[in-house]
Amino acid sequence: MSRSHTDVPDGAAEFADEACPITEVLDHVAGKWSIGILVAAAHGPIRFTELERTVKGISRRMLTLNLRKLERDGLLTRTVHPTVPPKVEYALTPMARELHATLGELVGWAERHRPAITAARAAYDAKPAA
Amino acid sequence: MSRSHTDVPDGAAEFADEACPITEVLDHVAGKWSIGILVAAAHGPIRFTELERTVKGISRRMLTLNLRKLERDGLLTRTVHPTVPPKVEYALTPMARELHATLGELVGWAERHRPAITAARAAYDAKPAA
DNA sequence: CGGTATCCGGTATGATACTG
DNA sequence: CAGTATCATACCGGATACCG
Repeated sequence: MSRSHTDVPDGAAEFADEACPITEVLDHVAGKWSIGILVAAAHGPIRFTELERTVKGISRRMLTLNLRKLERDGLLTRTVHPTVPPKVEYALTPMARELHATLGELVGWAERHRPAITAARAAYDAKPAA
Repeated sequence: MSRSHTDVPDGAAEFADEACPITEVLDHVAGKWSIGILVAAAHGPIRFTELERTVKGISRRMLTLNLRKLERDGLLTRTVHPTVPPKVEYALTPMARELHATLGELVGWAERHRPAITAARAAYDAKPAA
């Protein structure tokens, strides 16, 4: 995204300057699966297959990609146990744990307003031309 | 996100089932431009062109689409002033203002850890095979 | 078990042009 | 000013198959 780093009016603005890099970061946690993975891993180290089952709906491919992305961003640690049946565990980093708390609020907001949002959509769709 | 309305059992589990609706909601604010638009509008009613300039980087098309989506979700109100030069103002709904506060924390987190994330990426990219 | 590789469609986004 | 219409494209993400 990129709201750039150019000028910033005064009103709603100084957002742009700081938002650019911020959004870049946010986009990583804003992905379709990122939050789900983060939450799933919040309870402690979790294995690949576990994640696959927990974040039900995610494909192996997407799980891997997101896991790599989160790992790269320093939100998850990937620990490979050189055992016979491969065992890889993913765990949140301290930084991610902080995020998790904030995410909890976001989720709380979503839960609180889900009915309202659903209603708003219905209303909006009901009178498109009205 | 996840634990919806129940509490999280012990594992990371029944997350999937209940997360669905939550994710659906979150996905709307998690879009590439949603947060930017929301923040830009947080300072008060803002006009289309203003948004176009503030959320710099966004195309007119995406602005419109996101604006509609946010309006449909009941996060933004669209007020058309029947003046000669069309004037349309977008403002946050109370529900969105609440979200804004939470978003602020998310942004705060992003700001606090941006350096760490950047460093993590650099480190990750530096020793891929190491 | 834990991935990686490939094929493929749907959507998000960008660029451009036109309109009320 | 505030969109809408259209076109082309990049990438997301699912399904499937193969590998260490």
